[in-house]
Amino acid sequence: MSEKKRIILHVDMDHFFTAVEEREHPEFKGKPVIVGADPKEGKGRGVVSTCNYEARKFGVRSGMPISRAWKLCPEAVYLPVNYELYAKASHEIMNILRRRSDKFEQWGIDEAFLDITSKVKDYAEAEAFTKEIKREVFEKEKLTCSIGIGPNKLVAKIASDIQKPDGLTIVREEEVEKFLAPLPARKLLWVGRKTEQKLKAMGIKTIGDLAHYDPAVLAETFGVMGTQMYLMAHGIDRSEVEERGEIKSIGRDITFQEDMSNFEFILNTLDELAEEVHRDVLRQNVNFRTVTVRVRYENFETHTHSKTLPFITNRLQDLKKTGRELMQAYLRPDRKVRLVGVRVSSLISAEKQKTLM
DNA sequence: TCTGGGGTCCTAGGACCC
DNA sequence: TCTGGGGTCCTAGGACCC
Repeated sequence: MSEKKRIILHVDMDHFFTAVEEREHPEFKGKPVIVGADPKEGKGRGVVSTCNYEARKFGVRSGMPISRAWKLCPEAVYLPVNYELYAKASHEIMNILRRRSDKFEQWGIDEAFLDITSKVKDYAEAEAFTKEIKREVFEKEKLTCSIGIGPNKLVAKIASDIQKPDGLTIVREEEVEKFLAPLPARKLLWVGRKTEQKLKAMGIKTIGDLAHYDPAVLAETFGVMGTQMYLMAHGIDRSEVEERGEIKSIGRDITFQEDMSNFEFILNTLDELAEEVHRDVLRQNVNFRTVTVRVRYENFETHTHSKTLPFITNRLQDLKKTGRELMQAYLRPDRKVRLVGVRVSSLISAEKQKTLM
């Protein structure tokens, strides 16, 4: 029995954070806009979260140090990350998309996969269907998105990136290998900077190179990931579109304005982060068992230290006490601290725990 | 270039149990 | 007494995503 060929969409909002800011502040339209850390006249710490297309003309990119963005484009409108505002817009958009799909999967704050197999009979219908989605999102939210259509999530995701902003790219099953072959291997999901470097050292630059490489060597070098990469290079991805399950961990961390050697200050900051984590723990109605603290020294060396408690809890005092204990080993007079953080995991929903008792 | 903050998943070694 | 093997849990680190 052959199952019906799937038709999958990947929806990617265009420069989401700055697009929402422009919608709220029409006076920003036409100007370069950068959302991220405070640039502090070029002395700021942190990175660019999102920038609009006007800012990109100056060479600004997301993930870039904010100090560098300042050098490239000091005249831009710089804005802090207003997460609540974007989350609200995201929620509205995701509801529109969810309603129009058989299966739906949100991916980060501004992307989603839709399985529309039962909604359309072929790619021509899928194209019309997709234009309808873009129209509705724009009409209701005044925001544009770029959409990729393909036979699986991998292809749809790569396709959505081809034409931006406000793009629509279709890759039919029979076109997949040809479409992928010339693209850099880095475009594949889970191939980041490190893996890209390793691949380059092996003489693999494009997805086509990867498709022709010996899968046994890939498996030997990269483990499970190697096999996965080989399949992806041939456009094969059987993963389902499905909503994310329960949350696995909740954490907060913060980079200090200046590297810090005041232990009292560091521990008080850790307490404040613990309080924020605890608020989320209550809001999500979960209990936890494992506490992890994180420290980054001024040379960017980063360590984590964790402890699994012999009991299940949701109490702030357990979190604070364990966090402080774990932190002690990292507070050394000769080392300045750049970042601290705390996270809880081994989460058990309060509901589920009730049924166990 | 001087590197955020929210997460997930994988690997590898050691402890521990049967 | 000179040492097995499987399974599970815990911890630390790292790659990756947006």
